[in-house]
Amino acid sequence: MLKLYNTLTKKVEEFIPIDPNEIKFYVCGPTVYDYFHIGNARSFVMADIVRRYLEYKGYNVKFVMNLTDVDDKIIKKSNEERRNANDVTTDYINAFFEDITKLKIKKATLYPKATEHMKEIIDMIKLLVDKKFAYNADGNIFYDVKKFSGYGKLSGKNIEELEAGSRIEVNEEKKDPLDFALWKKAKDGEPYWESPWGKGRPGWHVECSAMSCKHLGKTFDIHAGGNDLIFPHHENEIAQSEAANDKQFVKYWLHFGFLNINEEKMSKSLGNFFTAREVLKKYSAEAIRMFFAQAYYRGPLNFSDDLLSAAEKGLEKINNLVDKINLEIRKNISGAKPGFDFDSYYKRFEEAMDEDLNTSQAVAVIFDFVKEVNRIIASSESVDVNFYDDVKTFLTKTAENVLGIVDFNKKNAGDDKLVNDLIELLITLRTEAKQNKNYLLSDTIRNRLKELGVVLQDSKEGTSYKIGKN
RNA sequence: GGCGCUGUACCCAAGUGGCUUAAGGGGAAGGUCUGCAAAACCUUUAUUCGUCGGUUCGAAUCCGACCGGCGCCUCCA
Repeated sequence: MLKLYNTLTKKVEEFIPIDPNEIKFYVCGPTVYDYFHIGNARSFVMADIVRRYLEYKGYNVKFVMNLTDVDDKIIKKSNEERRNANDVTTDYINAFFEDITKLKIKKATLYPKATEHMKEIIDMIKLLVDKKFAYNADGNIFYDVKKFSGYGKLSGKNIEELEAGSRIEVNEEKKDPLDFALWKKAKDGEPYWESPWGKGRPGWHVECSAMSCKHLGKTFDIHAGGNDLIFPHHENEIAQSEAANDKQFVKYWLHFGFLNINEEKMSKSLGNFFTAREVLKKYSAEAIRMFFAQAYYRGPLNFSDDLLSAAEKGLEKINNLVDKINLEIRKNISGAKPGFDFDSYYKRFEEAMDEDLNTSQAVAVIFDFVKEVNRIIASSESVDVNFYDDVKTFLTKTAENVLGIVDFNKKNAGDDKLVNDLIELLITLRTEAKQNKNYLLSDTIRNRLKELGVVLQDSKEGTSYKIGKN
């Protein structure tokens, strides 16, 4: 029984799908004006883990992530670079897909773009104007926040307090400073679309309402995003969708904690960020995912090299077993079948994940599992290949398919046959040297290979090697 | 000022009334194995959970006060 913390109710609730045959899941995607940073990556990865876990539980998931390709920041960037907005967004959309692929994030069912949903967006605004939830101020359409009685229910804010805070810029055209733009009148040189109110472009929030409605329906199961989207973005989405459709918009709201750097939120505006692609040059996707998975998704998480390295070190322990399993399965030996309670590990894994996605607990289960398997291997003469198959199945279902921290198909050896053959040759020479007690030579071979990123490991069965990243 | 989150070992981090006199990872120390390494395994590393009170047969877990950190309230995952 999966339980999730719902920002809307501020409680951990049992997850009950609207339609058990297909869960509808929407995640706020990137605004494509730049590379996304490793903090953004945390949200994308965690949403991916939620999705994968739902699939582990046997659900079909319709997973939709929007691409915001109309936005002030895009216009700014295109002016700076003196090329049209479309070229800018195309480049960053491509970069986005490159990065999420490297991060082993499963492809969404759909990546709707704002620019391809102008009709739906305009229709929704029209509906809101007709229903008097929005008003026209000289070609700008604003949402009339005071008309929507539930305004503030997600973020726990109320209109009076927000106004008392008064950090909102004053805009003469708005009836109320909290009112937000559904449609922005185009200024000279800005990209625009035709609408009943003249040339312009949609405001930020309305695209998510329009596109989620089109692809997932008026009411859907899960809507997720970073903590900072709770207000105003998601609050405004609720206001738009529920005013337009007269139905509850979303059942479960999930929000991800920030990635901090030196205990401070990583953000584009503070400039204290690393792009995901930068970090991926140094650490594997598995290590990055491990780092995220070891912390609770809602809390803050500090980012540093030391922390990433620690996650990577821990992963190595699992990967050493993965290599061993792959090797043993290739060897295909029949031998003793050790008694092992796989079920209890599946159960513990599921219990952890069911409890509001306690991924740190789930990772601990994986480590416990690895330790027990290693113990069996260390204390047995020959272990049957069937055992290794079962071990592989467990790790595939949990660590690989849900958490994405393991990759059984990752090439440990090089892709290049010549390289592999050369290493094998060196190993043969070193083994001979060892037999002749020429340890000076054998150690030189091992050390020099290590400098090249090839790690040799001796065991009773001979010498194995793995090629690390360099 | 309002709202929300948070404070557990050297570091990261679970646990939210008795199964825990506190998981897991990193680090450190010792040991087994090895020609030596590496890997793996074993052992050690919080009688204590920001502080002070209270509730309870029993609290890291509930309540109160206080101290500290962070976020949102403006674009931001």
